[in-house]
Amino acid sequence: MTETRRGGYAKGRERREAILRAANELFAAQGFHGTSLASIATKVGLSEPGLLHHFPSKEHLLLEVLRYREDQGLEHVAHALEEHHGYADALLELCAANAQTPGLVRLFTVLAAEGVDDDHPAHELFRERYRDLRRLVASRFATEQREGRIAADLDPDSVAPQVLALFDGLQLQWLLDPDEVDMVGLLRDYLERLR
Amino acid sequence: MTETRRGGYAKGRERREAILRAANELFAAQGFHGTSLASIATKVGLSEPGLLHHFPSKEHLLLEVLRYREDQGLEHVAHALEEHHGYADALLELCAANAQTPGLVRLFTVLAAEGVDDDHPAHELFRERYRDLRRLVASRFATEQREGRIAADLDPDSVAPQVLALFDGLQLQWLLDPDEVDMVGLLRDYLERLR
DNA sequence: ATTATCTATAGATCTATAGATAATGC
DNA sequence: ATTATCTATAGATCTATAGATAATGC
Repeated sequence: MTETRRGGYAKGRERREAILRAANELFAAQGFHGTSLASIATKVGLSEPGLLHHFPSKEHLLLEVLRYREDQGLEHVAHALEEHHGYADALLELCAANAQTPGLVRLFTVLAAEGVDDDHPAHELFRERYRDLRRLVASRFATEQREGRIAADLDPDSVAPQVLALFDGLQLQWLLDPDEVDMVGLLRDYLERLR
Repeated sequence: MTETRRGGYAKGRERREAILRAANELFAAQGFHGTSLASIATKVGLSEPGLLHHFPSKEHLLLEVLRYREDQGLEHVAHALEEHHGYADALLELCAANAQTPGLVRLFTVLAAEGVDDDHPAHELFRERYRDLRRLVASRFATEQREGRIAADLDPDSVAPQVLALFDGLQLQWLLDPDEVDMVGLLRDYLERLR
């Protein structure tokens, strides 16, 4: 019931944050399977059992990292959608922000692909994430279509998964070859053709 | 110089093939880091050192699996491009074929994402693969544009990475949620709008 | 009294090598 | 003679637990 028991001491809360940041970076670089608890513990100056005091298992840690970043991501999207005139501008702003934080992009690109496996601890999380995103983007798209800001002959339920697919696919190519792939420019070009 | 020394006995060549197939399936399901040599060896009824007789290391095995499937993939694309009237039909046929072989799609989706890491053994392979694909698709696209079969105001060097991104992104969503995502239909819808 | 962290260690799993044996093909 | 495969094992690494000690906050 009460929040009081949660959180522990100040020092503990700071450490938890530090662990989440370190895990984020390492999972992003080497995936879930490729990252050991020891490497995360070392990165924050802890022993392995010291780390496992804060998170009961590697799996719990992964899911908390994803939730932690997902919250930030959704906030970012929601914020962008409110700040900007249209859905296209919001997506572009998000993409531009991602271009500045390759670590975050890596995290989701690598883990979403790993999560394709039924037995992966984040499988359900990613499936639901994409369902939610498709719904969110489609409804936003439909609204703007009604306002006449987007071509009337497009189907929101088709464009939504397409835009998300393009977004992810461009991120992959960009991560592999940042100098050759102008992620933001290519997304803008696509979105402009929807008008 | 001579091919004679290569290949060994018939039994050995068969085993090599069986190992490549098994490795393919397991790498596709769990990635490179998530798959052990022991699990591959067991799958083909070999001991671990028995497997390592055929491939000197796990890394060598991975690269040969990718080359093996890549050859098949490129053959498929080339074949499709010749068989079909246009580039769009060829891509759709490839996508439809992929929809029948989720294992292959998984292999490339999971490993390409893992390969984002500079230190991953397949990093260079994937970077070059995407460079080649972008070039191939762009030149093909330009040809058909000159023939008037595709809208003249599109830039082949933009559309190529976009089409590939869409292709990959749809595959990811489809792998996560096959019943919710009509990969082929969504690709067709996009390609038709390029005309 | 609670929380944070450590040492020590169990028990599994992983890649790879050494060296021996069995099967194959000329 | 060459190729294929095995047993045995080294040496590293991995997740997780048990149990003790130190630090923190009421």
